[in-house]
Amino acid sequence: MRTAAVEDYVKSIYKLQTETETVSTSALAERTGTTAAAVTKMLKHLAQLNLVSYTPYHGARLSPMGETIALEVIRHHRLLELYLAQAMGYPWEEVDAEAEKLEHVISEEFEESIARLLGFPEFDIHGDPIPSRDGQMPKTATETLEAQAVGTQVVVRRVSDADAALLRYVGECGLKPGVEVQILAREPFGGSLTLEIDGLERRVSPQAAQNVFVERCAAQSLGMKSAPQ
Amino acid sequence: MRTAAVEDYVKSIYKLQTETETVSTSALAERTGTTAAAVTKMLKHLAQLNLVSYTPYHGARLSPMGETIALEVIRHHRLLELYLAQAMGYPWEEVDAEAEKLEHVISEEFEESIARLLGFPEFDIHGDPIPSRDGQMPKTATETLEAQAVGTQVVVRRVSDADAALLRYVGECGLKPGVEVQILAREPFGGSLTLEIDGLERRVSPQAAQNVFVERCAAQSLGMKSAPQ
DNA sequence: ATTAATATTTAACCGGGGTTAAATATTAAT
DNA sequence: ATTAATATTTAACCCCGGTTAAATATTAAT
Repeated sequence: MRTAAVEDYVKSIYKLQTETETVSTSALAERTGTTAAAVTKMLKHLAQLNLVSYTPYHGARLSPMGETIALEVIRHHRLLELYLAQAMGYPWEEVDAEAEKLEHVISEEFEESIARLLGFPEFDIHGDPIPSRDGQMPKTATETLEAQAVGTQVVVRRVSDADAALLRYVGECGLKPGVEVQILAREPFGGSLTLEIDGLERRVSPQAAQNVFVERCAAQSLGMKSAPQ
Repeated sequence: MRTAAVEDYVKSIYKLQTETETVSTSALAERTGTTAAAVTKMLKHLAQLNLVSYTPYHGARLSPMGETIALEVIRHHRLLELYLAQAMGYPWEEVDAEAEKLEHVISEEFEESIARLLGFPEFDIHGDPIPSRDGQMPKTATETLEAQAVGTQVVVRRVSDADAALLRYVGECGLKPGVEVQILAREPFGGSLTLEIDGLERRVSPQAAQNVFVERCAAQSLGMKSAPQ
């Protein structure tokens, strides 16, 4: 049976798989907020359903079927996040929790409706890529704002939604996908960055900057518009 | 725990309570599509949670707490139905099934959002009353279209959503809440009714007419606009 | 008032998803 | 290579929501 729990595990495995070849029991337990024992049992169950290949003591990987389901659930989740923010006025740090519950119950029709209403978007409100209905995942930026050299001109592409409080802070700083940013200065030893956002000078913590992913503007990265101090 | 199952039972009891003083095990079993044994167990559980008063062999009634929960769930359901139809373009015979799943997972915030977007409506897409946040249920029409005398002028107020196929048919006849209808003729022995809807002559089955609830237009019910044949 | 029909409850079971505690593998360290 | 630390699995248990089959109440009928 494709229960909400099964979908959640599959989604978690999908995400952990991007970091490690094989997903360990403990990593899954931590991510799902359950115990290792519960994970072991579920992995056996998922293997039974042909959603993962599982070697006891050596972790699991999604099967093609498992991956398909993961992408469907992630598509639901991210479309919902965007819809909640765009159509219903949710603040972007709250959409994740609501989408987490809705993703398991909406029909294909509902998914299609909101996708249409949103104009078949490729990225959600945080800039996370929305898999297409046939499972294609749009490319997304991987360089952090924190890693940028002083003087660089970048566009924000994505903000990690892992921590709602941080997300809120980052949003208040004006660091949202699509926003252009110039790195004006960096305090040494892990200090904050000084940025120019929308013509205004802004200071952001390095932790925040580590959770903001950007794309460099080729044209501006060499010849800067206004020289940094 | 307030699970989806608990909410569904409470909602079912609420609806059955309007027809009979006390809700029997078998009536609930039929409505929830389960067995009498499952119902007995759940009734004990609900009594434990103080959501019903339950006398073995003599049925159950909602407690004040149970009624509150029932009204909350019904409010979710009907707001969702209206939202799905109005904002998302669902056909009105499909909204029930989708709302059935969503009603258990949306947050108070979600509820408030769609209520606001819909302009704090009092009736859903079928004309069913939406309980207010403090549990007030708007009054609704109880006379059926079928029961109306020839020559009567009425306004459709509500259409039973019990049968999706029938609902679809009724909708195609143009019998939607707010529509004005004049009863032109009635075939004897349970035959169909001839109506004037929107200036057009329409014939509807008696079964359909029994599922349409109307309000008589006081002004027109005596002096008719155009005489029936 | 007794019997028959019907409704309801109880008992034993199952699957899903979780827990803790104990047993067992694996990995790291000496 | 053996030991110690750590990760994983197994076992026994819990709750939830359902099932079927048997036992028991209630209601209807004679």
